[in-house]
Amino acid sequence: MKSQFGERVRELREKQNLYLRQVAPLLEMDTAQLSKIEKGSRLLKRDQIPVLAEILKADSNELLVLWLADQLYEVVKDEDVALKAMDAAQETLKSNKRNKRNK
Amino acid sequence: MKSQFGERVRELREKQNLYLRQVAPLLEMDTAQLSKIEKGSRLLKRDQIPVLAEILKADSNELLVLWLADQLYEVVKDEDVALKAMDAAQETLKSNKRNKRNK
DNA sequence: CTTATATTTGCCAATATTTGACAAGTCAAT
DNA sequence: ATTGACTTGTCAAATATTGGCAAATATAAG
Repeated sequence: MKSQFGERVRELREKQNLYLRQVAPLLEMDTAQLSKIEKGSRLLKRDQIPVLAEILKADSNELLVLWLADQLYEVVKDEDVALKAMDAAQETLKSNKRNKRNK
Repeated sequence: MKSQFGERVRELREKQNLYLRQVAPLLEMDTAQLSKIEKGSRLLKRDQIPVLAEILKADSNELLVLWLADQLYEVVKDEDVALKAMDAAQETLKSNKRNKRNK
């Protein structure tokens, strides 16, 4: 339920001295939803990340990484083999990247 | 859509000379479903992994790792920052583990 | 204590996604 | 052409996620 993405967004929003009430409409949602997003009980839509990054004058990729990391964490958080699974997935990613590069 | 879990299950099933038709009922599903699971278009339920491992005389943890890895991969597969996200998630996992150990 | 403002929470209907079941399909061997 | 193994498509039912609103809380000010 805790979310690195959400925490970072809150941090950035506060640094910009913005209220939920001000930011939420720019993302076409109400303050309650944005509050939940910062609290980690709801997910921001993938394609809103760049929008939010711009509002908060933040780096879109930084936010994306946190947003993805939260979801990765969610998959394995209760598993004893979490780290092994991450390693395995990483391996797959790396080898797919190699194949893509060499088409 | 391709799945390491599914491929491994098929491999193990064939090694045991079992047909879908034989294995599926033990998992309380039809052959079509199990076929899709091996093909990676459907997910086996988390709690059926040990059941399947036993049927295939395989290591339940090995299968669990693949099952999780598929899902991790799914989260980030199209993202440029996939590896960074994995690193971030791994960091979170490690630091949470530290905290848990020290309660 | 009351009001005002910001945020949080709970609820529920709307929407989206996943699943289970079955029928029909392909493919290879005979 | 028939059989057996597997695959694919479809669709309704079951689940999960979302959006929106209202009520609850928190904090600060008067």
